[in-house]
Amino acid sequence: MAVHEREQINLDGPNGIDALFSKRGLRITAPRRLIARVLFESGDHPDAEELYERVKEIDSSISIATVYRTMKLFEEASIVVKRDFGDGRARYEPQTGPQDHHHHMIDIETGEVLEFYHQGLEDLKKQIAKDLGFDLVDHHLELFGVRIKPKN
Amino acid sequence: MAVHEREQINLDGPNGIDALFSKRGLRITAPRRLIARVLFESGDHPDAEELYERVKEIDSSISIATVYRTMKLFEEASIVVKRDFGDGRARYEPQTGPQDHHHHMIDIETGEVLEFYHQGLEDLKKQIAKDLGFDLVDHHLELFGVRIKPKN
DNA sequence: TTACATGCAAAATATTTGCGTAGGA
DNA sequence: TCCTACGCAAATATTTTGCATGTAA
Repeated sequence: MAVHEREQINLDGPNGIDALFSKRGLRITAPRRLIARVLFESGDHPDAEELYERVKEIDSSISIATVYRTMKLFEEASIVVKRDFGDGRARYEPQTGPQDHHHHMIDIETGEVLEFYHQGLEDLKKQIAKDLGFDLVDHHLELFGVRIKPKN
Repeated sequence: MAVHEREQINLDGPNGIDALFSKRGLRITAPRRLIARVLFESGDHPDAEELYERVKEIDSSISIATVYRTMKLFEEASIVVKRDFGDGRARYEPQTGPQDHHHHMIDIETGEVLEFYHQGLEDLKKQIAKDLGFDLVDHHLELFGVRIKPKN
């Protein structure tokens, strides 16, 4: 088990954002390009408001309605993943690959979020679902904890 | 691993709701008693609105603000647990015991929710948190899936 | 050209809060 | 009696939507 490092996608070039949009049948527009770029270059999990602030610094004409609409669109196209860390707002992160199903360890003292991946956990969840009579389509796991203090 | 059966608490008598309130230092009021009773007798995961509707049928004078305030109070007193099934509303269920940490398998076609418990999963999550340098305080796991169709 | 995307503001949804009154300890 | 809880309505926070206009294909 290792802390998960988010795969960095090359946003330009032949496998860049425009190509991704085309592949998913999405119309290429300036707002969508910019919103995707800002989110893909973020290393964290911004909510709609935070994403909107970051985007607005580059193009102040973009509205928050477009951010929400674009997130919903990207989610349906499997370009972004919506997360819920229990604070009443949806947060977003790039979806870098279909098998890249990581989870989150949240420090309840600092709010810090670590991403991790654990194959045994993936296998176990699939097995549990199967035992219950289900094919697993999606799953959410968040761990909340406090850092173990090093002994002096 | 087994489907989890929710422990049914005796709401009256010496270990009933009033005793629970006293034990947690909560003032005993008619609205709190009723809201607790209705939630503890529900076998599902009502959101605030649903809980309010059920309570209103018994005492129509109760307001939804009290339902929200009471849920927050009960949550802090570890009497109820707040759940998030990803539909933008908080849902509530009784907390029947400190070690009674079950999870949810959600049928994305029907909305049906199965509760389950799996000791191996509990152990694995604790171990993962420890490996990441954390003491696990809480965790949320929801599985989303579709029923495996029986072969004809 | 034509359908779809966007900005803006209003609406919808979920939850919280101020205030005056009611009620439990 | 006194402090806290309650009901009500207004406020807040988050997300969605109608409509007129702009823009990609």
